Amino acid sequence: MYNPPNPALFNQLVWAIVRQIPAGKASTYGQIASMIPPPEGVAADQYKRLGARWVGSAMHAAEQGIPWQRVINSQGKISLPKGSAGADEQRALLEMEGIAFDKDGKVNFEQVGWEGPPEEWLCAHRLLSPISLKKRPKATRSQPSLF
DNA sequence: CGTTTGACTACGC
DNA sequence: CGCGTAGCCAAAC
Repeated sequence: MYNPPNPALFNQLVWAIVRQIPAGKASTYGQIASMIPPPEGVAADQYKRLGARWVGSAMHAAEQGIPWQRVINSQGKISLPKGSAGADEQRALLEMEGIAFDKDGKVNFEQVGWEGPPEEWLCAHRLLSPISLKKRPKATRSQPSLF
């Protein structure tokens, strides 16, 4: 188990965020974590690795009514063991919402990637802006070095 | 009391 | 672009 200093509080935050994900959109463990400030005593770089796992634990313990199926891993795939009942259920729920999976079992974040809650909501909850799930603009052309 | 085992990611090849 | 691996923490064996 990967637990944050205060699991109860952390889980509440995670669930509050997950409840904001609209049907037909998908988020990732890392993106959820990026909205929650690192607890005191946890270095930023360390949190980057641990936060996502903590979110995973929060999902494992998700209470009823939380759209847990909309949280998948950074590769765009379902993290539950392939072929498990949970994985099948998650995929079915997402497909019912109109989310498509390719032959490798991955979703297309360009289409269904969540951009996060409105800035106001984040502010009201003292949360941070999420990382984007869409690919970076990626320097289209190889820019010749000026130096 | 040492090992195993997770609803993760970034990074190197 | 895909696959393997290191880093990481606590609970259950």
